Amino acid sequence: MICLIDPKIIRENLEFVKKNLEKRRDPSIIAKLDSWVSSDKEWRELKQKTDDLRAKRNVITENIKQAKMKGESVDALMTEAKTLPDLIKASETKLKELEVSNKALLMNIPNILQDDVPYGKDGDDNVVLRTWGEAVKNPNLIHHGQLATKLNVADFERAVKIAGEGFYALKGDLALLNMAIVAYSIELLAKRGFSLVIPPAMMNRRAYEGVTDLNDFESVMYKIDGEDHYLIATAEHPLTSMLMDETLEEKDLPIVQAGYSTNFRREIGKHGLDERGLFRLHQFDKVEQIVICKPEESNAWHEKLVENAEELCKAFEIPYRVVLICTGDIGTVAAKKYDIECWSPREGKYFETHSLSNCTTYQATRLNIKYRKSGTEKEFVHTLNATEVAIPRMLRAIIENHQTPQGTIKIPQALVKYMMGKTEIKV
RNA sequence: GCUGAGGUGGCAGAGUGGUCAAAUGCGGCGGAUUGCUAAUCCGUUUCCUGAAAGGGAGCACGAGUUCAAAUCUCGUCCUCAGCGCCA
Repeated sequence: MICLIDPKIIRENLEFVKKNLEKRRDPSIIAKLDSWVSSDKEWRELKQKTDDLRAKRNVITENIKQAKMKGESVDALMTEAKTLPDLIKASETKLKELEVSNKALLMNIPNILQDDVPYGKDGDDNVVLRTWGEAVKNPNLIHHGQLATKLNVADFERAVKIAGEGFYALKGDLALLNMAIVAYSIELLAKRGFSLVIPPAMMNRRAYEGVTDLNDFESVMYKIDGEDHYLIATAEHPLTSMLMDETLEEKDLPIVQAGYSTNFRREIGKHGLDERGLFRLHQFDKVEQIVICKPEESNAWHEKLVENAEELCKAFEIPYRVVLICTGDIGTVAAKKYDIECWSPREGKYFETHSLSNCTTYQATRLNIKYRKSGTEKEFVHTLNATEVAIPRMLRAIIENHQTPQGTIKIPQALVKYMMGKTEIKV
């Protein structure tokens, strides 16, 4: 039987786990933990009982075998043996029920936070670590969606006509810019040792449960009707879960990959006017950084992933800032998380374009991904994922930050070579 | 989608109701020995529970028959070969 999560870690460090989870300021998490602890105790007692019954059966079975070989009567033994299957079955059934419910509880308990995650309640308590570029407000700029439509490089109306709200069509030079950003980011990461992966766009439930917050099944993911398939919400999900149930060799770590995929998200919720256009979409392309490494190396990798994303923003000449997410605002999966926010000169505020997480062993325990340390000793790996570039949001940043007074869009120098030499998007 | 064959330990590959955690070969780890970069020999090589001794589970997955299942029955998934369809 595969163990999706390692209960031993929680049993042995219960007080520590509890203290840590309290920092998330969500009492329901502690309630779940407490509930698991008592349920786990019950399970272990029942497990002992069940194993004893099985042991008894094994002994009788062996006796029957011996008696038969010697030609002795087995009637008395058989009578005794026949009483056992029902008892065992009942015990096993209850044990299994407990296993299922315990697993469900465990799966709902979030990751252990790292010490340097700032304590806080919500997004307001996140800490801005650094800013880059000149953040100048210019309310006179044209909304990026309107400008793209005007320049005939995007068609929202017809996309909505055939697919509904949250969909868009890129055309001409803006579609080309989408590809250019992909090509540039992949080259940037390749230079830093990332190998490119284009993963499946659908995954089954088991694989998906290992990498995501379970609530996402209801609020984020698209399910294929009548099949055990979900459309991926990010390349992180297939790239990480592809290693499910594997024991990696130490020499094969770290696994450093760039995932390119089209992503699908339902993202149920209402959004204001300024979220229209290329911001909150049901479908978008993204290049993602994925690292699978030894535990002691994950923090260093985390910093490198942030560097890689910052470098891209700089290359595209977009002012940005790096934010460290606080304990109350961090998601279920991450132990520590940075966001990068790019500058919107039209609105005069930063908007989220990147999310960069160290998931430590959270995904590895659920997916059962280990590596072999020296000899026979095994240990869970750490997984990290970080946006390198989410294309539509970067398109928005470019359209706003490189909009000219003439109503055209200047192509950042770094991208010209991927744009068939074009330097400007205009009518 | 149809037809046929098959899914056994890290790999290869035996095993058709109790003698099977499972022969044999290769590999990994630990040790012994040897004066020569090797050979040989011994041990070990999954998961759960338990302080330990021990106990339990595990032959794709799930259910069933049986005192007893890798082995028999049913369902599901996957792989291979052939056919069909197809960007």
